[in-house]
Amino acid sequence: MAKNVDKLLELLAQAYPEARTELQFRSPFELLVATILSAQTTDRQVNRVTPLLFQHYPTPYALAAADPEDVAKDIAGVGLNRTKARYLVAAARKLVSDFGGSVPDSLDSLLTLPGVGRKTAKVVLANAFSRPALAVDTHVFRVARRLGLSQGRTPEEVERDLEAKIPSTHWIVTHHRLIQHGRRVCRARNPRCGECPLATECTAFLQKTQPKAGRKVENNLA
DNA sequence: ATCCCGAGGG
DNA sequence: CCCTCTGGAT
Repeated sequence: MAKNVDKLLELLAQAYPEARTELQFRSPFELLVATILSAQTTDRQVNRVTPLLFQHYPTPYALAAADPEDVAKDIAGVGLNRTKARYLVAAARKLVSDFGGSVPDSLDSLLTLPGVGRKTAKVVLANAFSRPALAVDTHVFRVARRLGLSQGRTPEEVERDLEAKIPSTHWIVTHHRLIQHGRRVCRARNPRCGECPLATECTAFLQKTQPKAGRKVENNLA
């Protein structure tokens, strides 16, 4: 079993050698903002709006003083922009009031910020503070389960399994590799198993192509 | 048409 | 557990 995990991680590394965040940022504050924006949107869309946004609001203090409606205009083009604009201003105010105007580097503190949930907090920890963190989003959840890395029913359970099976030094890069694989190949619907470099080690693929006798073939990998 | 590199609130 | 926010991608 551990052998299988090693093989999967090796194949993942070969397929996505330089996986990393595509978000553009120069400080923990910028990454926090970009990560909050990235929910339900592509990094590409986020990177399109952040330069002007950071020009207008370069610090938590500037953003805390902003009108959410003005912020919403700057981030038009990313989904959920009004909701996110409210989160951003509220989070900036909390940074100022509770954290001396800087981004905290602990999970519990990050989770107190409006608009910051477990996934966002872990992405900030990993990419802004180089802390081992394995954020389980929808892609990681689905891909990890298909590959057989976890049978967890909740993101927390999958997170626990992955953290147990993967050395902490590899959490960040593995997170990004699983996401890229989930987007490009191991899609939610119509996964491209035919071009998947992990197929030979994939639990879901093996069950699909070699179904147990007397059992109906699942046409949907899940 | 349907779905997201989510989170807050009912 | 469900819904909503909101716009681009497939």
